[in-house]
Amino acid sequence: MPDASLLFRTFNEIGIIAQLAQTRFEAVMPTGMTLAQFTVLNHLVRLGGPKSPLAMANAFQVTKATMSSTLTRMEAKKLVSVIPNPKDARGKLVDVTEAGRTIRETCIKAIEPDLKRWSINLKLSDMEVLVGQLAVLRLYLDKDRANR
Amino acid sequence: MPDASLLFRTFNEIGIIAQLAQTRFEAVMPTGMTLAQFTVLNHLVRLGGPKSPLAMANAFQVTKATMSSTLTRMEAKKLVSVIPNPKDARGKLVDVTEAGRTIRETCIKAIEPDLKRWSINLKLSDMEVLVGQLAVLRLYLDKDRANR
DNA sequence: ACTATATAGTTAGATATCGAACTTAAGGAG
DNA sequence: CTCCTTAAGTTCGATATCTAACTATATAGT
Repeated sequence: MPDASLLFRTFNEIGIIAQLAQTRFEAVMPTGMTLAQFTVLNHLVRLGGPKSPLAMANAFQVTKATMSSTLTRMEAKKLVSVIPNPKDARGKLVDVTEAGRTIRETCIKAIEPDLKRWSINLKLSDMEVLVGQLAVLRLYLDKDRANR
Repeated sequence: MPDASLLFRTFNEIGIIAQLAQTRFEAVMPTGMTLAQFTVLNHLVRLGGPKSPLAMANAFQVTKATMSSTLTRMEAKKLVSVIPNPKDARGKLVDVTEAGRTIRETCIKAIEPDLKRWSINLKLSDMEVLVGQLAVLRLYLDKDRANR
């Protein structure tokens, strides 16, 4: 399979970029803030309203166990509120707190210089193409996973 | 003006794909084998000869602490041999064992059906373009990190 | 209504990962 | 030769992540 090495290189590049981007992000964040936690804050602020842990786990492609772990820490830091779902006693509803909104703003400001520099140095037209291709690949892998 | 959301979406896609690919890889691996460990085996087999832990850490863009952790487990499983560097008493030399070579082959066979299916369903010409763009992005981020 | 199955979350145990602090060894400046 | 700085690895404590097993609740089939 001469094509295997192409796929392998692709996933390898993707893995390294994910690693570099995440590490850089967390290096400039306020102490204790992680990409996973920021992603939760961002999701709740942008999409609004309370969400169930499972819905967020699905949105971020992580397991519910992972989401449970992250939310426990976020609730301890009072970045989110977690209440029982009144419509379903099995479920919970998570929402961002005022403290969470404030920290999200701080995070966005902290990463801004990097984003600005990257925007200047990377060809944005190329990035448009890239993100489109990545979306195709991501959708395929997700579908493939479900049907395997 | 700098389109932060475009960069954000790009890194988000990359993070999700890295996650999906790694999880799938480890799901089909022999018990206990991880992507990190396979990567070490592959590196030693393909490039040959003993390598220092630090050199591999740099090659994979992880910290030496991470490499130390992974190598400890691999040595315990006898997938690699680790000896002191006779030229430098601070350093070590890592090489793959026969057991490591054998397991690497098993891993490659295990992921083959996935690679084959993906090769069939993904447009390989698109993948060629994609991997090229990813390489550009990765090189930029790596350079940017060093010079920041 | 009862029972079987499905769903939402948690917990346990494992690996990978980071940064920071530490140990030991090498190399260079006086 | 001694001292200071750099370099290679390890250790520690933390987070994220997975799978597997568990609890509790909801829903469906008979």
